[in-house]
Amino acid sequence: MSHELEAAQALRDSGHRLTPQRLMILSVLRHTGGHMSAAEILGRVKESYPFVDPSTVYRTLSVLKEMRLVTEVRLGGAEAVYEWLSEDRRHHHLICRGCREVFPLADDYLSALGTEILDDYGFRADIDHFAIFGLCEACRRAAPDAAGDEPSGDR
Amino acid sequence: MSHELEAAQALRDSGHRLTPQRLMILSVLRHTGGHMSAAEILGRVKESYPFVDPSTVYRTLSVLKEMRLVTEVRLGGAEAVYEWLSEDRRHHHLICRGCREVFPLADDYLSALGTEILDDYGFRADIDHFAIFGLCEACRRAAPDAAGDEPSGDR
DNA sequence: CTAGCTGCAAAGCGTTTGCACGATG
DNA sequence: CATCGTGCAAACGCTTTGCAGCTAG
Repeated sequence: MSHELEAAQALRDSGHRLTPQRLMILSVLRHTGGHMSAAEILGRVKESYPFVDPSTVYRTLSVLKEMRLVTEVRLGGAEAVYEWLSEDRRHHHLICRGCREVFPLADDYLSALGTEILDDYGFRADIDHFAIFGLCEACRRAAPDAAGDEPSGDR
Repeated sequence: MSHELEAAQALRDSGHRLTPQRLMILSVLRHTGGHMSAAEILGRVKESYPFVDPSTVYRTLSVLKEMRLVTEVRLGGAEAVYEWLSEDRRHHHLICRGCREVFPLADDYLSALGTEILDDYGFRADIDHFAIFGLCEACRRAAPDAAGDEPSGDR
């Protein structure tokens, strides 16, 4: 599922229609590295077809999410970000509550979890793109008490 | 940090003021099991003090989040839910994209992850209350193609 | 042909913010 | 008494929805 053509075929096969708008959204997602907000996707598509509507982008993203062709993740801001889902670029994120910085996290830390959950619960977890919040080393040292390490209480 | 009195003291110690509103919010969170939305917390507090404002609840929750006295998690709906954070009741959730049902997940599956991340990245991850999306067994069988198991592509 | 998709416009919703007053420590 | 928190009201921004017309298959 690395190429948008395969994705387009998957869309067709699952009973969805292949519209120019969807193809453009697919293409933008496929050829842009990293995270994109719905607004960014909209802007990119508008470069070649200025009549697209935000609602079309959201509706398409919704379909693509369901098909697991793209991931949606909230990195702490108000808006969700989307990313083309490819096995070889799989990664997660550590997001600092202090400085808001986003660090990449290798998939290795979570790759076993999905299997365990499937085995034990019969639940196929979409552990494709996680956002884990916390405090980075620098911020932890800057504020060791208020929001920093464990308080002296019972946890 | 099991009692709201300890939490209140922690608030004081970190330079925040102890207002009646904060004490009431603390109490509601402490004595209600499970998840509560901001609206639910507001409603509960209003039972004894009808003049509280949503903004006060949000502002207080924001402080409590920073101090890691409560967790905030999005279970798929529009609103965030909050929960008193106690070590012994720690748990996570599996949320089915199909039927929207929420299953509890034992903490064991994630308890090691925090330590690994801390050791390798120096990042203290707040793995207190996770929401993991996916497809439950029933929904997986009901829709094996569209949003179900892996498609035949390269992922 | 007809079910599904689009663009438009408007609404929806939880959450945030500015401000003046009041309370805390 | 200086600062921080509150209530009020309004705004905010992302996202969703109803609807009429269009279009893919």
